[in-house]
Amino acid sequence: MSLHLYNTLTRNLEGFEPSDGKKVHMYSCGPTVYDHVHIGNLRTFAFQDVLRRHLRCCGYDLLHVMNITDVDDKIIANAQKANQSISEYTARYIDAFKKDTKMLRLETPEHITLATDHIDAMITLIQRLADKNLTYQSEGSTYFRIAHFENYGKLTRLDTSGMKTGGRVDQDEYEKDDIRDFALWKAPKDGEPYWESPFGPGRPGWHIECSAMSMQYLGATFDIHTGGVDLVFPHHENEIAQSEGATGQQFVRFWVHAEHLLVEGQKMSKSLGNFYTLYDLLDQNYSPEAIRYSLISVPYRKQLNFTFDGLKAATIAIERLRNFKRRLETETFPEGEASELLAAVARARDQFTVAMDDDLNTAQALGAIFDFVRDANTKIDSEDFFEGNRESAIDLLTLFDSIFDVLTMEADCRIPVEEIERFIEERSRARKNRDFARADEIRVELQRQGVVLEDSRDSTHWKYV
RNA sequence: GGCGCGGUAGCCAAGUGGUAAGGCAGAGGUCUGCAAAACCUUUAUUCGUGGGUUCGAUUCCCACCCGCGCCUCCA
Repeated sequence: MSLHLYNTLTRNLEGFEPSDGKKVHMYSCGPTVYDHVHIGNLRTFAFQDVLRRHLRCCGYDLLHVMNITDVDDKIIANAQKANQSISEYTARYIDAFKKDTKMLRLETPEHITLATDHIDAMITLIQRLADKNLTYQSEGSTYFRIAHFENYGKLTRLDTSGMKTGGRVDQDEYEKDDIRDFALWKAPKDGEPYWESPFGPGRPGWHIECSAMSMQYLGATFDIHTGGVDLVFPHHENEIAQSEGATGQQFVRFWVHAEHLLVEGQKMSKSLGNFYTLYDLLDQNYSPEAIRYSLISVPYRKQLNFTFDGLKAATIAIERLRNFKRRLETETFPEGEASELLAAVARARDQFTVAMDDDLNTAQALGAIFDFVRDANTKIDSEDFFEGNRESAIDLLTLFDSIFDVLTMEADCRIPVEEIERFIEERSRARKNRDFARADEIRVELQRQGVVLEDSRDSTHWKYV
């Protein structure tokens, strides 16, 4: 089986390969930086990270663009409240976003693009739409005229014919000919920041940045566009209208959307008090790796029930995998090799890959890994695991970690290795002399400093926790 | 109301027309100076409910119940 992804456009699982055969051109809707991102946002970004990593496992190169929306109504309102320019205001949250993603080990896309750096490209695109008679102006704003674009709604399959003009009027809705029409360029209200353009001063509408920036970096047609399910309509539908309206070509081949997460079975909301940012969880002493594991171990197309029990389970599951890895790296095995173990590794590798190829079925992929871990641990215990089995087993974990990336720990300012080893030596002498009081004292002291000792028959291993 | 996703053990969760992966938690055991780690045994005669198709359904069909999402703020 080769990689298959569920394409929202066709509502089908489809075999994926990049249109140029080698490099995947991919665009992801990033955050709007009016506040810190929350774990729901991070679930979607973590999914994108898993997709990236697996695409690379499939042998593809990546050209991945993620936008940061750094101008919109909320940003303008908040910046005005804070008496700051929008760039002063957003700088803090852009920085926070980059820190969050780094903490969760999300790979940085090849390009991270700010909307405000691409206003010219947006203006050019709007101009192209205007030239094709797909726009109109009203009260200083420019709108996309859906009535002139056939095929509107092909992503959503939504019956928009029943929508009526004048239904809802929010603060930024002006006069539109058709309720389905959407703003490409919004006229500024008093005191609002604006850019000059051939169709008057204003700022970009919500959707135009993604069309302009994705096509600028990836071409008129590209392979994959990702985002959360809530973006399907209207955001992505409108991106299609803008892009295909301008180019006459198919905009995106695969639309891939991540489901939302719930917290303890409930929709995350500030009013329910179950609204979390990454730092809310780190403050409760959950590790970034456990959070990452929790976010990616449920397949992306399923609603993720994010729970604190799950976070604890993730912490322990990671610990188990790390213990196993350390065993493989540090223990001494008899010479030779067990062919059934080589076969078990090959099987696990295969199952892992097949699962990931099947629309990134991370849960199933994990199952394959844990099956092998139990199998190999049993063999190690019974001394049926040989030197010749070490390398391929470690390679399997390397494959696993190339996607999951939870096994390594951040090097930080802990008690240095030499000191730990000195303690271990002293403790070994004490144990030999049956001075268990001193031996336990040392273990407790190291434990206090975040080092756990594990005695095996002939040696003592240690690990940071 | 329209469109869509889902309901599998205490919790999370995979999966299939042929009789239920995996993780966590629980119980018992092996090993150990103690501990940790690891392993073994055990924990769903059953997959929201009721019908139907079938030799056989958790898996297909229909109805119903419940949860969630979208229907122009939204990952």
